[in-house]
Amino acid sequence: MSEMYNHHTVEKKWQKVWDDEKPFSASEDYSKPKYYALVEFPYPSGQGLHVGHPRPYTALDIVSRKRRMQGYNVLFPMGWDAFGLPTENYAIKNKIHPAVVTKNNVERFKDQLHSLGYSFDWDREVNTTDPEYYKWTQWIFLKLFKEGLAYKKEMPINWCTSCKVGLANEEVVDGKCERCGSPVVRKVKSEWMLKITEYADKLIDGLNDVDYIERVKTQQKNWIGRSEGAEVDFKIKDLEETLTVYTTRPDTLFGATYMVISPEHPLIDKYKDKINNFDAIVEYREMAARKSDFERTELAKDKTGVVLDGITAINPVNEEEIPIWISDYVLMSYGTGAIMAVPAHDSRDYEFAKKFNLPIIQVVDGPEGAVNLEEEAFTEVSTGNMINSGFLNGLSVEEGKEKIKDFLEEKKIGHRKVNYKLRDWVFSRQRYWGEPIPIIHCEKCGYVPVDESELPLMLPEVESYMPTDNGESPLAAMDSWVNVKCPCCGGDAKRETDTMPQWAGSSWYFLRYIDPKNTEALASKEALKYWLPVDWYNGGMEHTTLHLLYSRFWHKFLYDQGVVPTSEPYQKRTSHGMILGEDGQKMSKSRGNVINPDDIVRDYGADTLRTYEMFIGAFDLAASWSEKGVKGCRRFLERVWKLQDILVDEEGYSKENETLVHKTIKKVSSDFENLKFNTAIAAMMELVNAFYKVKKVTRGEYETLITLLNPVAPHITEELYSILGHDSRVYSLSWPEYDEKKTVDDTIEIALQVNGKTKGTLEIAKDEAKDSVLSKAKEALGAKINGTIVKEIYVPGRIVNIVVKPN
RNA sequence: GCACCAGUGGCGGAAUUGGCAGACGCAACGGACUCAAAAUCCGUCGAGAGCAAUCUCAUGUGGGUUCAAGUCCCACCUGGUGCACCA
Repeated sequence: MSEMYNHHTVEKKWQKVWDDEKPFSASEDYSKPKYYALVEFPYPSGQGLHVGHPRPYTALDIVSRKRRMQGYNVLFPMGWDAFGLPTENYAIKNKIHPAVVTKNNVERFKDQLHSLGYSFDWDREVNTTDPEYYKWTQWIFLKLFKEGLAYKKEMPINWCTSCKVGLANEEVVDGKCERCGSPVVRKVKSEWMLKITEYADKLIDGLNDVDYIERVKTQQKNWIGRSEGAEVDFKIKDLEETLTVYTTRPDTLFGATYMVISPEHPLIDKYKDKINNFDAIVEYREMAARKSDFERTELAKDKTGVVLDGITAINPVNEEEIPIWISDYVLMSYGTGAIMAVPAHDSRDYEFAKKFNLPIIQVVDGPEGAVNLEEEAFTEVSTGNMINSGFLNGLSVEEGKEKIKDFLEEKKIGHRKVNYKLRDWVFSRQRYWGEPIPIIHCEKCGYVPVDESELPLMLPEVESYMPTDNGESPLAAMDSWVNVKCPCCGGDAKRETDTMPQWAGSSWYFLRYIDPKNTEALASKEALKYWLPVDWYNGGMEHTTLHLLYSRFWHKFLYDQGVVPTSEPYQKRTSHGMILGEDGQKMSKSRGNVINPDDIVRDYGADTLRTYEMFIGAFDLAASWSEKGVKGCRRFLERVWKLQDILVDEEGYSKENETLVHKTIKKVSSDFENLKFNTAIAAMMELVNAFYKVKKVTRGEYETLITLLNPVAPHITEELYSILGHDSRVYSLSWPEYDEKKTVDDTIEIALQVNGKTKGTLEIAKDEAKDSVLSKAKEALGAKINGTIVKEIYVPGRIVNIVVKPN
């Protein structure tokens, strides 16, 4: 009888071996084929590793281990995205330096990852808070600045009236400050911005060249939201002034019955003495300032607004005088901050017009019954034809759009314009725990970059990490740090005191892994050329529109600068689903449904946890935790362990199970590539069941199983391989091969149907001819074919369907 | 409100992409082993009818396409994730 399976001793033993032998370090031998597998590096929070983390890590650990067995030089690195708000808040509360907090958290995370047996290349660990790392983050920023892609702009921030600090969106709960519960308002502040919009088209087009799951591509495209429309100038009556709007529906210009401008629109202050109800306007604007853009959305059904009394506009195509309203459903941050409202053909304008009794003029006609302007706007464009629109009458919507655009350009009252939903990236944070922005502001010379030779611009020690009373970063209180000489003119100047957002360090970390200790460049050209692009990048769906897009933007910029050799950073992108609590809810302390991975490792072992997380369900969907499921996986590993008791000392595969072994190799190999880890494990369970069924497993069969299972459960499989008498390691073996011919059984069972209803089954030879199958099928069905045969269908190896018409 | 995704036994989930719905696991039930329990092993296991062979109904709801639909189309309901009312 075999010894008991003790996961404690087995896992400790092999983790020690891997630490000593370092079999998972990427090689610098650039003649070998490479494979770069990447998982999103974690934010080392104070809570330690969550059971959600091992899901993507195990998945790509499996891929990496398999690739090594297939002869690739694999880079599978890990690091820390360690700047950020929670660490800073913890530091403020407990009066500990955020760097100390970070160090402790990183140590804890690292121990936990180690206990799970991942094959990370720890020699290449990076940390975004390390000055040797953020030196290069600052270097990239300076490049962006020098290319005109970083600029300053007045932007509204969330402002807590009581704490007197700027807040992240996350810290605003129900319009109130998360810490003190006071109301949060929008306060305008000058912020650093990055012109990601300049790369909008490149970011869309680049998606054609990469292998991302469709969901990710769709979401990125929708987020960038390219639209082709027109800007149109409306004259303001009796004033030398025009109001420019952006519209995707210039064809409906004849139906514009009023205009709406954003409450923040500059026109309002410019002509405040012409506005008779300025008090009401100001009041409305203050109310709007209390809402975030998102809250404005939530109130979509109940439109609010105030008309500008004293100022009206002229519709340029028909010279009609129309009123101008302000409403918070129009945002200053999209288009021009002003719209022409066409209530007949836009649902938001329709709701607004209904509420305030504004005229609704139909200018597009649809098919019989499709248009009911008593109930709703008619927004369909593919079937409509222009009416009530002067020279556009009779045209289709598409033709109307082109003709009116030509008209606008001819008369110089507008022009074609491409717009994007995507907005420029707000890059300033009024925080301590981030990369200092390496810019000096001089009264005479403006914004002057810090010289590259002075990088890294180190984060100075401060006494308090709290932002200052006027909303500046705590760095602003450090006079000795802030006051410098202008690098340009030598006069008195001040350093920028805002820091970068957490997204900065994570936008390029995969480049640093390639050459993490390089002091001359962010990575050597040679190494970049060999390792890029990342072959497979897996991460959370929640990062699709921010992190993933930001890092593609930076990479494309670096490509244009000649720093990196590929235009796209990641060749393949996949996403994993969340792990929910046993109750099907998101795990959270307040719900009390949090599972600590340490407990599972202690009680069941890392191999069991890894197996379970892969078996839990479809990789890209959310799945609920189940302790019972964990036990089932432990039982499976024990059954694998105890196969020792029915081992027969024969090389090769037994007659009984040869086909199944080949089938299993085939299935596991392809499932591992296609994120179908759950069915790969199910296939291995079936194989183990088959061995017990015949009460024997040959040495050849056992070793194949051990090799297939190794990427999922690396410790137990190494131990079993060594028990089988080998001095070598499973990780040094080649990935098992299968023979396609041997994956098919000699006889196949197919289904017999009459009119699509299954009536029985039939055993046929694997290559039996169609005629023979059909005649056997008809014979077997006999009287169940109760009528005249109309049609006979045979899907090879699957099904026979006899279509019958009753007599 | 907008975008994306999902809905299959008591439960987690399979289904080679239009071809025998329910693989694999969990739970439950019956049996073996045991003084007993746990563990382990062997069996049964969508619902309903029938002694039976079999038959009928079943993939959120309602329609449709097809020889054949969990899978494709239309409308709706419910849940999840993200969000910046995108004109």
